[in-house]
Amino acid sequence: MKWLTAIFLLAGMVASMRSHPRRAPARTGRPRSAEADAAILGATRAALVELGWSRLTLGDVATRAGVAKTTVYRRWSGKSELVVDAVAELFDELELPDRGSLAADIEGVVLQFAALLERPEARTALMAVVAESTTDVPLRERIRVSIVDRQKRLVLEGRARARARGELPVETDPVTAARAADLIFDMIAGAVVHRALVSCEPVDRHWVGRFTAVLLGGLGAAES
Amino acid sequence: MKWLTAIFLLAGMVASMRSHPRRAPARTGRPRSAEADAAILGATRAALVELGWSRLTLGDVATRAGVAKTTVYRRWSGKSELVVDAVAELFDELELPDRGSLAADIEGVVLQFAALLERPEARTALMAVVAESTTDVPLRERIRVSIVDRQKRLVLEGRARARARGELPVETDPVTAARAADLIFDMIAGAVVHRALVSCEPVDRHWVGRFTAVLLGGLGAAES
DNA sequence: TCGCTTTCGCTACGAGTCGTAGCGTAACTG
DNA sequence: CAGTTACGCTACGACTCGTAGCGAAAGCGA
Repeated sequence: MKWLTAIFLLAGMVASMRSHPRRAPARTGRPRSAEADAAILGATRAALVELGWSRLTLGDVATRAGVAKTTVYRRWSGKSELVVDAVAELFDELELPDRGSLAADIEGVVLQFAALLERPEARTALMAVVAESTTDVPLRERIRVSIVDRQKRLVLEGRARARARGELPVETDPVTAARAADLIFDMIAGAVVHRALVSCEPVDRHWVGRFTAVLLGGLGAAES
Repeated sequence: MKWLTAIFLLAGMVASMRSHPRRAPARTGRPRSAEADAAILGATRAALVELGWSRLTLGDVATRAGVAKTTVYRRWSGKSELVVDAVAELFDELELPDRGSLAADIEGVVLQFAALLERPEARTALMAVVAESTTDVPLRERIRVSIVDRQKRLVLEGRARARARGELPVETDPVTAARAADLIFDMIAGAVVHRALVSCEPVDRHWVGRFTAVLLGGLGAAES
């Protein structure tokens, strides 16, 4: 059973790096119900849709999920942590299908991101947990690990493809390349979020097209 | 009493266009204390610094301001509305000093905006009220009028200066020009907010320089 | 100066949420 | 089977919410 232990330890590490505050599962005793986890996270998203962030209570989530309130508190230390995990699953749905050019790839992922931000649970949860994270350092780290850094993969993959196509010069200094990726990530994610949630204007194809044109034009002018 | 209804409707429109939910001041009776207004808004900012958004309570604000809790509730309908007004005053401090070029103007206002986002009360309040506004349409309109649209003036003024300098072509279609201004506003504000509050990385001169280079390069490539 | 009107500070209230503790039971391990 | 952990349930004190009622204070018009 050594391999099983190893798998559980690994799962625990992944879980702690990933989403849940779950301890490494005990090798003895009653195991935690995986169905309860899924039910709680789903109930959290449903409650976010109906109530928004401020009116969401953990007691209500427990009732919706069909579990006891204490079960929720055993797994998550508070509302913020629970909501981060609930919406992190949504962000993992983002993909970067190869559309043949850097511009098309960017437009594709931006439209996906915009569609995600159309969902009420994503809109309210994302801003709320970021607000909480400004006065809660562990939560900030949790958001970074569970959501932000995980989505930077889209930028890195898109740029790698573009280099393979010859649309971007081969990277010289890895530090410079990382800085450029961070800048692009902030510009894309920030502009889309601001357009959708602050300006409250639609992120449609016309806007995405103009945005992508400015971004790529700027990259071409700056990197040359 | 038809004229009375009309007066109240007009007063409501004026109040909703500016900041406070304050009714038209009655010409008779004891007037509302202006010192109390300032004390409450100041106490709100102080409480935001110490407690953040979620732990801030209106009862605590009232105590800090030296007024009764009922006085706060007479003037603001809830936490969100109060906080919007409290932080809107901060945003009005942003200026656009003429630095001689469009690039320098942008870098200057971005650094000012970044300095504003360094303040804990602005960080936590801005994200929190945007989160609440996703499930509260009147609040969304209040944010737009009190904060967002008021700061678009910076973009419009910067572009007007650049056109006067010959850095930008003279505007042809006003609709196109408005779209461009909105796009630039979302890109600047979004990127800075995302960099500062989501990525949690410093908005320093190096980053601002690279950001401005990409943005202006893109505008030059897109508008030509 | 005297009413009239509105705001003020204060107290109190029911309703609701929070996070925790205790208990008996269920589930899994060796 | 014994040992260990998770579960559902109930109950709890502490806190916040938003409102109501009261008497006093402050300004306005006659």
